Amino acid sequence: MKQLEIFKALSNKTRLEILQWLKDPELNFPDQIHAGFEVGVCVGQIQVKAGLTQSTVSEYLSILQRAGLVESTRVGQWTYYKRNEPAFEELSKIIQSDI
Amino acid sequence: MKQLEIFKALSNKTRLEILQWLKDPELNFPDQIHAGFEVGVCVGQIQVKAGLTQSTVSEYLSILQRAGLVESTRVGQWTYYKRNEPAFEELSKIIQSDI
DNA sequence: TTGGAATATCGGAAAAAGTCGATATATATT
DNA sequence: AATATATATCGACTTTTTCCGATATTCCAA
Repeated sequence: MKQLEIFKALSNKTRLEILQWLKDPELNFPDQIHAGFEVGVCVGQIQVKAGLTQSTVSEYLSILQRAGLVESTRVGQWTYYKRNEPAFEELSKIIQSDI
Repeated sequence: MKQLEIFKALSNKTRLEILQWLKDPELNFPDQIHAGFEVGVCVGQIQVKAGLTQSTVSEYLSILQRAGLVESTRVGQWTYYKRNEPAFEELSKIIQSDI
């Protein structure tokens, strides 16, 4: 069941916050310098904002990615994460019809 | 955060199944005899279908209720649970706008 | 008013998730 | 090639969740 994995990914305060921050990267990550925001936000920036260790945030981001809620792009030594908007639209529909 | 409680409630295979079963009580609980389906389905019927113990299913139903996803009606010695449909519509909107 | 049936609550064992520090890997720079 | 930086992965510990059996509560029926 894919939806179970999605709901588990959403069952954590920090992960929900990360998703919300990524809705407006310019506002929430003004310090990012190595890339424009089209590719997303790098792990380090998210880590600082989350106030958790690097390993934890990296793990959280892969949980979100495995659930399909974000996607990543590697650029040089940075990995940028951004929201996968179609997944949220789909989830909204799943709730209306399948759940 | 209310939405966190909702997602936690949805992060369990059996609880997701219960919600789906309750979408069509006539189909999924044909053996219920003590009441019509307007009030919902009693705990015992859900328990048998879930294949878990009575205490576990009772607990699961209160988790769903605390999250606002179902509501209960006591009739005699039975407690009937049914879906709270507006909560799902609201959740669908939350995902479109807040998450 | 006593016994039985349905549900709720409690306490605990096992599994899963959260979180960290240490280490590994990948990439860039010198 | 050596070093530095960003990210990923690993192992361990703690907290939370899952799920059970036992017990308590509520309501009905005899």
